[in-house]
Amino acid sequence: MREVAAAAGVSLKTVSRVVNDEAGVRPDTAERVRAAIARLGFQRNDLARSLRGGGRTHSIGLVIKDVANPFYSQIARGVEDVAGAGGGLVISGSSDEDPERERRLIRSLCERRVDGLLVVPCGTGHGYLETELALGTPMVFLDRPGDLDVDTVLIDNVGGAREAVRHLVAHGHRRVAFLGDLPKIFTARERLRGYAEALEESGIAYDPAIVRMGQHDVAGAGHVMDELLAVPDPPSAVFTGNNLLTAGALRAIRAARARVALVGFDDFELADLLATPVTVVAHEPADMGRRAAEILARRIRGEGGPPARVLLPTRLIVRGSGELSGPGSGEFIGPEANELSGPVAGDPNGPGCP
Amino acid sequence: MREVAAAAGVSLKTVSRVVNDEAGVRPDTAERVRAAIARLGFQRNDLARSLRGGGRTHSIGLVIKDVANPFYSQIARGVEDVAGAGGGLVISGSSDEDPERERRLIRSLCERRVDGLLVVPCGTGHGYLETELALGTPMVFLDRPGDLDVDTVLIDNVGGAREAVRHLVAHGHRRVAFLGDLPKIFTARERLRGYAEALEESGIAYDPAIVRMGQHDVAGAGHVMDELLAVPDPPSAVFTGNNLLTAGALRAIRAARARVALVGFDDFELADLLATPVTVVAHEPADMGRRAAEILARRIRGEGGPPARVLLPTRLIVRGSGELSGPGSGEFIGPEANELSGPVAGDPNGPGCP
DNA sequence: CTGAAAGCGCTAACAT
DNA sequence: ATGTTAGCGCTTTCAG
Repeated sequence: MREVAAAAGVSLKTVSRVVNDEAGVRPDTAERVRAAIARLGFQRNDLARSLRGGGRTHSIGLVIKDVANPFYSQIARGVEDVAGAGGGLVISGSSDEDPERERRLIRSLCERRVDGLLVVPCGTGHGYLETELALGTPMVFLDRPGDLDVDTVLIDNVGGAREAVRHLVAHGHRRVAFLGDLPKIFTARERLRGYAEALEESGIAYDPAIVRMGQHDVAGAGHVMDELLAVPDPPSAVFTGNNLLTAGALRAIRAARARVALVGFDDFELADLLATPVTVVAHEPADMGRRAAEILARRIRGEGGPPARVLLPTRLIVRGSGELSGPGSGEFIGPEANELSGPVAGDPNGPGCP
Repeated sequence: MREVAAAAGVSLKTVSRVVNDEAGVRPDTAERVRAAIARLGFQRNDLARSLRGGGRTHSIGLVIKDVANPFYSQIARGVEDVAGAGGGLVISGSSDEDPERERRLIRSLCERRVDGLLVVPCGTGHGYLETELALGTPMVFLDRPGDLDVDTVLIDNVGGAREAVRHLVAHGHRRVAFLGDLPKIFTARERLRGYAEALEESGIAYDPAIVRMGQHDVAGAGHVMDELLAVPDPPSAVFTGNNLLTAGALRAIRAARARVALVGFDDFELADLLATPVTVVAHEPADMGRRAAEILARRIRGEGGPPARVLLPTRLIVRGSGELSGPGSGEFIGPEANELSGPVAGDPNGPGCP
């Protein structure tokens, strides 16, 4: 920049003004400066800029479980859109459900002085984050509440799960299995809760023999689905707790040529073209990312207020043209998006099973 | 940091040494410093660090078309893994095939002084990048070559497409349609080329009536597939140029209850469970991300040499258990991964159709 | 083993 | 409309 100033015969500050489109520079001077910038291939250094000017880096950190999972990559896209609209950039990282990685990532992001943090917290024990918060880095939790009282954007896990099971029951199923993720994961527990609630309201006994928590990938879900198909009184339907588990279960069902109705949490591409008809608890991951990023942007701007709690709706969609079509196919069932002010539903530290 | 130094009764430099785990600090002194750091909630500032120390930011920029597309999000994951292993972070952005957005993103990333750039270039006209290159930011192109002579990692588009069409021909199809993306996109042109080559070697005439370039999303692909099904002498098979087009075509075929064999470029989750049997030209997007990131890391470390050209293999996989199964189902067909040293195949500036 | 001084590239706050 | 001075938080260089 010094070189540019010299080349254009002006002071540093004038170059700075031109670079930042500030007012108060004569057009011809500005032109001379711009020429020098082009000639010398100058590029302003945002590091120095941020260091000096209040510390805004116009970047936010995003910590998710795995970018390669469509659910999270759609979230990332929503975040990116909001951040990008304000000229910001997103630095993202996958934690793979590992608290240690999560911690390292957050640490790195804070050291890099991101303006704010968007986190899908894995597990609990975010006490260490108090430091970052105290240091003034605002934070928003997505998809799951962390054990810190900050803004949180969730989807209606319990409601969505309830609708899913109600749907199956409405179609005559009395023996509905549940296939869930690790019990340490908030959404897995919530969905289990919705499942249990729907059974209860239908007067169907909760049978632990056909409730399997603890599967975390496609392969595991497949194995457990195989087991479920082999129990003495096998289920006529299954509710799967997320996109990965749905995939695993579907594959197992197909391989066994079993006739089992399935509703899965999370929508997925081409669900409508599967051989087996499937119903999904759909929601908008990108919207979740957008909402969270918007809240974060507000906090970064310094807007106060109590921690926001946003609960995004789900809707049951019957995909394909199979036997399960019926009430709810395509239309909106879940609650409208609404902002609550109370604590987030469910105790993230509670036990895994009812 | 000054405060920490004061609190621990040492100098700035000593604190710096402790923070960076440098040798030459007495254990008890280091302990005192660490205590002060913890008490004051100090966090080192990487902005200042990078500014002073040579400028390494330990971050790389990734510009892709759309994180929400599984193909690119898998690339992103691969990149993340390599960067993360070295303690680096990834700043990514979606260009949406818009050269202007691409340019802005790259500009932002360079101003933020990323150590290197990974770009899926949309279109051409990267002359402006000379500046960044001259400024010393290494760059690697992924998935498509840019019009700059830098390291490039591609998949074997022509070969994969050729195998796809050969597979269909081997199953008796003589009337094979092609559904491709915008002709301005390198991979779309290359896949068209492979399609044309396979037809030629089979002695089948290239019929423009059943070759449709220019579709860029699921809906568009669906419409064009409808048209293809309605031509006087409709195709008995179709080769679709990417995951989005495959989805659109499949949906249209199903809706029309048509009996059309399909091979799609890009593998996708649950392809094996579709009602219609599908064969895919599979490859490893995450691997592409990893390879590119590794090459970039080498450049960042300052290793020289001529621009690398990596061509990643594809393999034809018959998904599902449909009528199309036959040679190649599951086994490896494409060439092994190999490094070329000549120019990348195909002229990215060439015309869209043969 | 530890410390003092200089300065990375930029901008905020004052001059002029 | 333009320039000067100081300093963001750190590391590098050179001295103890």
